[in-house]
Amino acid sequence: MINIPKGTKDALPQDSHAFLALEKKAREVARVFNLNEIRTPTFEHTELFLRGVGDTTDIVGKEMYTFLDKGERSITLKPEGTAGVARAYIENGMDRNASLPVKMYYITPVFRYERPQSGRLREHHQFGVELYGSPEPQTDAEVVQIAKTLMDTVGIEETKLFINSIGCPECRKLYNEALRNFLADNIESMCKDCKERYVKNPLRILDCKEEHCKEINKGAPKITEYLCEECKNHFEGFKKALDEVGIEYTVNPNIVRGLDYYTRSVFEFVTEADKLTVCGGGRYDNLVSMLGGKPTPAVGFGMGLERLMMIAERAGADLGKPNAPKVYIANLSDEQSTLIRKVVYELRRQGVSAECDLMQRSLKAQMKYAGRIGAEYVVVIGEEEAKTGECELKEMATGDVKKIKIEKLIDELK
RNA sequence: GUGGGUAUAGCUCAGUUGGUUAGAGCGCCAGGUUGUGGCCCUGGAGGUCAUGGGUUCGACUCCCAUUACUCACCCCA
Repeated sequence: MINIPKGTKDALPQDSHAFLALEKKAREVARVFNLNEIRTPTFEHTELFLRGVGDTTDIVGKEMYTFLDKGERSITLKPEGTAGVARAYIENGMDRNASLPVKMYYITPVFRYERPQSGRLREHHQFGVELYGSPEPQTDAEVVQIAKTLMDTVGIEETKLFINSIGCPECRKLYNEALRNFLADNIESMCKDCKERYVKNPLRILDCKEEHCKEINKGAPKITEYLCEECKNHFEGFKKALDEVGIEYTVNPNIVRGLDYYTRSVFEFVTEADKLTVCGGGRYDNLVSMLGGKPTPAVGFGMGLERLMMIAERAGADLGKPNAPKVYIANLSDEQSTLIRKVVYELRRQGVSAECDLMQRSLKAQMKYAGRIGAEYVVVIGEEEAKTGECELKEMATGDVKKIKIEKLIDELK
């Protein structure tokens, strides 16, 4: 017995409709916000994520599915969606000749080697949005609107929006210095991770969950107090644009995000119940240039579909049903099976979902099966019906029966 | 990477201080009803009691190890 790899999940035929329903809603929201889908490969050169996501991040440092292919190239299964989109954007010359802004979305599997737990898988799926070309803060707000609209469409009310600004490289340099000065006396007593962060990326020390480190962090300077004039204005513009459309948020100076490419706005939608991030995103004005493209501002988010599903189910959202046939045509013996197969084939060609026996089962078993799979109608075609050309159309929900000519079935059910 | 919990039928779970033939409900298949599903009744299939070792006259039950699953931390969607 070979079982499923750790941290992965099957969506069985009786359940997969829920994912389809979510994806459909996501694509519909993308349509009204005028986004087109971009599809990029499931794997990329490892180098892309080292440079794009950042080699100091946990994701790149210890969570990537990386391997050598048969041509000795280092390949990585995508751990997030943004880097591949940026690569495709540059590689196809869109940084030079696209009409801006370019508004894109994707639905993709992503892979991270982590210990699975509730709401966390090694392979999960993300709906992501990328808006390229506009530096204006109302763009950041529009991206938030997209996420918010999708959650509203699904019927989720339990998430809370947190926002922050982590500035541009210039103000972050000043801030990092201030933070290092503040921590300098105590850094020796801090945890191993924080010592490393102190050197590489002090901002992330604020994220530390160790009690002792949290204690030391109390009263640390806030990034928002060190923003340069432009970044400060941008953050104010972002908040104003959210206020204008009535989207509620809480400023949380401690959200810094785990990916290095972010600049200025960052945001998260977090569930009230279990404090799980359903959607995380922000601005990454330097990503395209970091990957060798013409400098292009950009903003976007990733949303975890399995997590979205978790809260959608909690909220009792309508996520559809499995396919069920409009009509099941039962037979009594082999005699009429040719006729039945012809009728069923014709119904299907006319767009009516139809089903018949494939297992030589008794009428009773066929009826039972038709009921189980949710057939709306059942028709029995036996010796008598074949002779008279007339059959009984039974509506399963009510048990009502009406007589009808076999050749009229298609028109009746269409 | 760290720490907890669990493992008996396809699913959810019983299984008495260790006692000889391991059960129930649901699901599946068939029959009761020779041409009509759901409700009811009857029967059937389906188990190396996670794996390996130990204690014992005897282990599903106690002990150890392994594996898998699961939850939490870290991190993240």
